[in-house]
Amino acid sequence: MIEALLAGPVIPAARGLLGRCLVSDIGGTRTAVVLTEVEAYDGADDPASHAYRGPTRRNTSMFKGPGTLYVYRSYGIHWCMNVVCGPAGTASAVLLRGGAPLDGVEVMTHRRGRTARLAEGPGNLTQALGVTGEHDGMSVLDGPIRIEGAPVPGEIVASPRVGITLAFDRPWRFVLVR
DNA sequence: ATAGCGATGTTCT
DNA sequence: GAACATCGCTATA
Repeated sequence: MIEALLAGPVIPAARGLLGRCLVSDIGGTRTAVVLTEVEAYDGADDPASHAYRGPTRRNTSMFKGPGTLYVYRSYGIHWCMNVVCGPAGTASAVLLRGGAPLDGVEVMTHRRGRTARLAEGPGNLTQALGVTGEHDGMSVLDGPIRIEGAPVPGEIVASPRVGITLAFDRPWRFVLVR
């Protein structure tokens, strides 16, 4: 079950999220992707995590229970989304970095203003699905943004995380191949 | 094909 | 004042 997966340690949770369906019901339209790229951030034990230095106004959602959405503004421009893992207060989370379009391709094309690379990259993924700061703190188990179904099979490849300077040697970026 | 750069909210020094 | 879990445009090859 997805609830048990998210309640556990962040690395298995990150791997277990790959290949699952990420669904968005916003503005009366459904858009969905298959998750193909994620990164794990291990709360207080991870120098690269937003929660490393404790709670702030921005990262409040990270300290809530498993399945909580943590949406933050990146570089003042883009929205990035995480799924919180582990018991409340742990502040571990999985950054959703990319997906393969599944439903609502028309809508995603319109929201993105292009037809290629609709949901590749964390900023592009949120834009394609219409996720913004107003979804921060919602649950991925019952809200307008949900994780659904069982994962599609595939090979998982681990590599260093992208775009960070601290603890960049931890191979906590996971990509689903084919 | 690869490199450089601007946009800009939140956090930290 | 500077760094940052980014992206797409522009220039140069």
